[in-house]
Amino acid sequence: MDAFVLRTKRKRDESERESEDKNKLAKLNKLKWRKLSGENLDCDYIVLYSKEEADELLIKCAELLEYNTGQLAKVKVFGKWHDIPRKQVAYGDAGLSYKFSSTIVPARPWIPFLKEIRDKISEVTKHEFNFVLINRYKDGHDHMGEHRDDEEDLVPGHPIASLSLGQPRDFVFRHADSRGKHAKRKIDSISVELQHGSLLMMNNPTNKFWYHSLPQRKRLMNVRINMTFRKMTQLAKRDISC
DNA sequence: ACAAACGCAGACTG
DNA sequence: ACAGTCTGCGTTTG
Repeated sequence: MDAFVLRTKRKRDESERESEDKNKLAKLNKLKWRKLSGENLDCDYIVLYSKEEADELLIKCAELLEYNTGQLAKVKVFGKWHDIPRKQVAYGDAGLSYKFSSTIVPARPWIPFLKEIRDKISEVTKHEFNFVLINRYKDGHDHMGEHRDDEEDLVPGHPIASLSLGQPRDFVFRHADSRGKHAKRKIDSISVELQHGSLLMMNNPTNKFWYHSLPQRKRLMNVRINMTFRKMTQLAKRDISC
């Protein structure tokens, strides 16, 4: 966690007002924003929910969330189909869907539980979201491979808000230029342990330059649920009925 | 060009 | 030191 430095202020050319409101709100809730920086990497991290609140959210997840099965739970990589090594589902505004690899994930209609979380995150971040992708990692065997979020459907430059509940897990960033056998340059990867009840804001242009993954940690026994709130464009409104 | 997956060689652990 | 376990990095086809 050494990579984090205390958040001070945002760029001067952004409204002072916005920044003041945010800090006031943060103080009221005894919250501290921390900045994660690197070359073209810009994230903000905060523990948004107390342990008690986050515990309650996890319980509600178990009661209220359903996950995709069948073809929607598969992914094609290097020409082969695999079951994704976790459970996944998306909720969002009517008609929205999200493409990753060769799979199109349609959004289910919002439920009040998820709207409440979305509204709280909007209040704290001053950003709007119309879609949430949820991934459930039952234990340290479940994971997600290295990737960048598909920008085709995302509002350009809009941040992605990632809420973590349950088992803390390492989240690893790797720069595009340092991948592969003949990498252009050697750049250290950046790892953050995402805590129960925490929010990680992935700001522009992080996703353009850095891949991210949730690697296996086989000694961990407990479930983690992650919700990534996004702002999708209307282009993501595909007609999935034909 | 590029991958939301696995697999394996080398690192680690006890 | 040893063997079983884990993890990071490379994969190579639609």
